[in-house]
Amino acid sequence: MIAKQANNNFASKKKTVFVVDDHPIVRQGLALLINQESDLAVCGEAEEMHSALSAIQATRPDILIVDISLNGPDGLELLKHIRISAPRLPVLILSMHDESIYAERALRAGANGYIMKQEATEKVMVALRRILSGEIYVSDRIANSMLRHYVRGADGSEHSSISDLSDRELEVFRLIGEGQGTRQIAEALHLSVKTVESYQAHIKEKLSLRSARELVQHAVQWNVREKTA
Amino acid sequence: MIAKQANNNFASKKKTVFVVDDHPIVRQGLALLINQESDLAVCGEAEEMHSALSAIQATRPDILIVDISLNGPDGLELLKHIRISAPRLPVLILSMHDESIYAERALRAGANGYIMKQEATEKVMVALRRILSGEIYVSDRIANSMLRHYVRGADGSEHSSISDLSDRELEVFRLIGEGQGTRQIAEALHLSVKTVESYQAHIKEKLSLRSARELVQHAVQWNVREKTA
DNA sequence: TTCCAACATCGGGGAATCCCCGACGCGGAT
DNA sequence: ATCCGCGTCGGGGATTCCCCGATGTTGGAA
Repeated sequence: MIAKQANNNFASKKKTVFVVDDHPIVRQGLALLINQESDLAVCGEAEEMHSALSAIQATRPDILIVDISLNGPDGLELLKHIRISAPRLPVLILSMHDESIYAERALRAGANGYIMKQEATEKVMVALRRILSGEIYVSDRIANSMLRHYVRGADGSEHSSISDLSDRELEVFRLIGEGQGTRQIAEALHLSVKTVESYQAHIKEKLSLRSARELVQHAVQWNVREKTA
Repeated sequence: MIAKQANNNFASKKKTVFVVDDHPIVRQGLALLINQESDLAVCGEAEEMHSALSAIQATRPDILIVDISLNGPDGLELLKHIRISAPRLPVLILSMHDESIYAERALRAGANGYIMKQEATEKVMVALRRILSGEIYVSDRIANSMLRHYVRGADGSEHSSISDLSDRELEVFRLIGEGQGTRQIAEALHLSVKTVESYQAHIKEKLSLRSARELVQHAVQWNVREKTA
């Protein structure tokens, strides 16, 4: 019962929403909130990528809400898969991080919106409707942060070199910060151990780290800052 | 409108719940879920410590749900304040981490339960009722993890913690947290690499860590907490 | 006092990893 | 058309990990 479908789209006017999040509380809470709206209805939920992909095929939702930090392949990975099988399906990325790196990555990967869990719930509804009408939604704070990011690209001030990491590298970096081993990461992402080793080497290169221990150290510190900030 | 009160405790039988979480989606979703129960009702919400404290004074809930990672003072800090003003008020700590360290800290700080957002929503209701009936709730996974800590030794039940580390082990633990490699630590302490390996093994044993990566992870987190505290 | 448990120190040896060398295809930028 | 970054993997030696020991010391329990 990892993914389930609801059949309350009897009112054909309601736009159907599919929710992907690995926290049942968030998932079901979000579903209740959305179902309170007169023009929206949740048509299904999933907690990780694979069940999400098949359930999306089956339920054909009008829009997706995807948490960016899922177990195994993360939200961006799911987004990329969706962009292949359903290029025009609107996707709203949900995140607990206000780091603009994530927002930029999400939008570049084809997301139609990016919103934080810190935002008011009404903002989620606003974002959904904005996206359904063909626009792109980004919260003001993220928009400002992204603008500042672009503007200061010229003067050469220091950009938190983590933004130099590719999507795959960042994903591995996150898992390292959770204390996962090379083999575990490889299995979670369905990759060869050698590939994960390669990513770790690239991350060390980009962040100027000298050893595997320093790599883990920085990954953990980065993770801690995310939740304390 | 940081904290708000609801007035739906007309049915005096219902136990009132107060929710503290900095994610509006989680907060309101949780509220909807709880209000679906016949014997529970949400009497208020807050997103950070100060408004929570005053709102709790005003609404006198039967039980609290507190997210461990709030902005500003975190959930444990809030818990300590509550234990002063209302020592017997039941508190369920909510967390996104399955790290048993957090659970131990929470329970030692006087929490009556600890549950993860990865858990099914029904578990939250189970936890609430269990706590309301005077017991303590911990999820099976966490409970097992904690039991392994306590039972270890079978004779004198010492709680596994940093304080169990010997001086030498603590020294090594600190250096690990700084990203130092095994060889570097050996040289810094004028020891054989084998000796340092031995210490690392003992530390892992005492802290119930399953891999070298987890060892580094916890060492780094400990280092960060020491500097922040 | 004797004894034991914990500590500090080190080794053997196989498995896993780290880390440097590649490779290939692919898509975007110049 | 070329180049460069990305994603994906392999070879192979150096290193670390991790489980088995070992020795000696020391402080406290029997």
